[in-house]
Amino acid sequence: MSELRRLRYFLAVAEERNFTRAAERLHIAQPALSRQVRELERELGVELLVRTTHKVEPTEAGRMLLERGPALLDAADSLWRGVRAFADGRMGSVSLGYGMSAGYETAPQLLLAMGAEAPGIEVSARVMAFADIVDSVAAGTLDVGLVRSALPEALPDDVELTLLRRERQGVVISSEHPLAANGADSIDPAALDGLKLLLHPRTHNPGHYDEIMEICARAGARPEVLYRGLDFDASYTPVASGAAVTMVGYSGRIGLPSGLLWLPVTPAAFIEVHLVTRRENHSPAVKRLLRVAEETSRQHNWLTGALEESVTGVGNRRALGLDGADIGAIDGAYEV
Amino acid sequence: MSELRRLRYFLAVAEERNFTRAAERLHIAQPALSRQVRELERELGVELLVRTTHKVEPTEAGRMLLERGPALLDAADSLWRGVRAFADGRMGSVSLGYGMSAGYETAPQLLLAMGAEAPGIEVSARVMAFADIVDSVAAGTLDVGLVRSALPEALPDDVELTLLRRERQGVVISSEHPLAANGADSIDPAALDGLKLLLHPRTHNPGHYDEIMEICARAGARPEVLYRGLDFDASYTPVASGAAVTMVGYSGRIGLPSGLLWLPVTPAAFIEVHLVTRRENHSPAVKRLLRVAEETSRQHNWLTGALEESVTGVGNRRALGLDGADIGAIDGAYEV
DNA sequence: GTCCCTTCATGCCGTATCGGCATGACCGGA
DNA sequence: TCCGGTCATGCCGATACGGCATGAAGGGAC
Repeated sequence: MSELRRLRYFLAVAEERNFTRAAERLHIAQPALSRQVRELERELGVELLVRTTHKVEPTEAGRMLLERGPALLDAADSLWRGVRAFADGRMGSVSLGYGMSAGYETAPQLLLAMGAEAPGIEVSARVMAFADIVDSVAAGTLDVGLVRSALPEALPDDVELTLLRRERQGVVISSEHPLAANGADSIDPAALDGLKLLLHPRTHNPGHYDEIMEICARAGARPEVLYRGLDFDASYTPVASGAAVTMVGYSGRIGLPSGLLWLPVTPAAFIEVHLVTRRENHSPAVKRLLRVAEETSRQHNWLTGALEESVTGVGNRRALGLDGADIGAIDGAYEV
Repeated sequence: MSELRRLRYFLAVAEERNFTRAAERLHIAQPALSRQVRELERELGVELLVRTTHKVEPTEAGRMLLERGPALLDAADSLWRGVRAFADGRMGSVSLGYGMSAGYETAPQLLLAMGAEAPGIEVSARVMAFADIVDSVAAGTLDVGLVRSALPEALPDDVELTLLRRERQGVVISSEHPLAANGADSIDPAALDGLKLLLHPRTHNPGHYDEIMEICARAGARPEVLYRGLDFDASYTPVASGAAVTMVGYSGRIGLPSGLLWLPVTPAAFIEVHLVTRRENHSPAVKRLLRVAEETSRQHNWLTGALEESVTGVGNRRALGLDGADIGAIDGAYEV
């Protein structure tokens, strides 16, 4: 039942073997200390110190307390420090959900940055479908989502979007395809007219579907849409055979099967990637992740898109922005 | 810096997820609890609970505190319990010193009783010379001593004697010795006149030396004293050869080398065994040992000496009081 | 939408606890 | 014997604590 102040006081006296010096160490007056220690003895019903006018000696019980007491104070201190660490976001846990498309570059970079900036925070990341991400965030079972082409007006009121990346779109196409012939380093979306275009069903992420179609429409192209499942890699089969093409963001260049090329769409077209969070009650760990995400976005020019604007070439690593610093930490194969 | 009451209060609220119920559990009013938890948050600088009018949810820091807090309270409780255990003599340590003579029965029985009655107390026992025992107790480096024939007037003022045992004296003699012939089951000290009697030098324990000599003198005997060292067993050599006899207490019958007999002196003569302690400042563990010693003395009739009075026979286990209960726990060999 | 009930927060007050100051009691050493 | 050092005690003001009355807010029933 007793509190820790009394224990601290006793320990000071027992260590100093002197009330006066202990009182100075504790910055209180000696009589106050004398009474507090006496009070501790009274409430424990135990004699802890044998006092003579010139000597203070701990009893056996006192020596036991002197040995084990500091550990308790340390444990208490450690607990308060731990609480503060959770409170200011140095420690904690965050759940992060994202689609396949973010799994090649955006999410890995964010996780890397979290590992470097906030090693005490455990980020449990999982790949989820667009609708699941939004619903889970709204329901509170997911802290942060990473989505493409989310429209604020199509989302529940209590979720919030934070723009993380504007991503140059490009066409994934077989290197044998006529449009990729002659070392072409970009593709005019007008050229997609009548071609088979591989996309997720519109219901999966209507905003994203509409944006892709808008890019084509702006150029006057009306491709024939083929639907594919969520399994990204397996869906490349029709592309590899040359029967179809697909359109993905700049980060989709990573991990392309051999024989496929990513050629940027020209004039440049961008699709936005957002962080999805609940509007309020962000835990310190979530706030920390949001700060780290903002920093990561800035460092990689994800918002200005300047680096991606300049993407023009095929078969030219530098032109693709695939210098060592950018790609080094990402373990992916690609064809240039 | 913070104290434990606040932690207890917070844990109650966090567990109940409800201030009102937690307040009931803690037997305080809800507003007081509300304020204490708020105060804990203020002094930690951490939000621990998210309150709405109908729900109380811990934050991440709060959950961390909820997980690790109870361990701290348990540690504190365990510490207070431990202190009390030392204070009331359930735990602790005592140093006990005794001479060879007490090492055969008196000390072992006391240690056995301590092991049974106060298993938490560590008794560090060692065989010491009489003078060392008294000096160490007086100096405070030994808690309890066990001595024969101590005279209060010959001791320092600050040590105290407690009578533990009145021990029937007997003669240790070769079974080939004329005095042991014809199945004699006791010896009249008068018969010791002119015999060689093996004793420690008088300086070793003057009181004991004088008492032995007094027993002889009362019977008109004047034995010739041979001095022996403190090594009890080795000193038996002259006794085994029949060249000398010695006189020891009843407990000296245990561990006699083969071919030696212990024959009680008749008429019965007794020598007292005392506990030596400092007069004051007994630790709870010492007090506990003194209580256990008193109880042991009572159980074995060490003070009434009734059992030893009836000792008359040689070669008769029952007559020697060596029934199983008495001897079972003592690992000694003896000749009957 | 309105009312009501539940729940937590706030204001105010009496009491207990705590710490400071002045002083007393005791002991060892010069 | 006196003096210095040490711990204990008495008294007082400040702070902390808990209780009571009451307010504010949100969910549920109708």
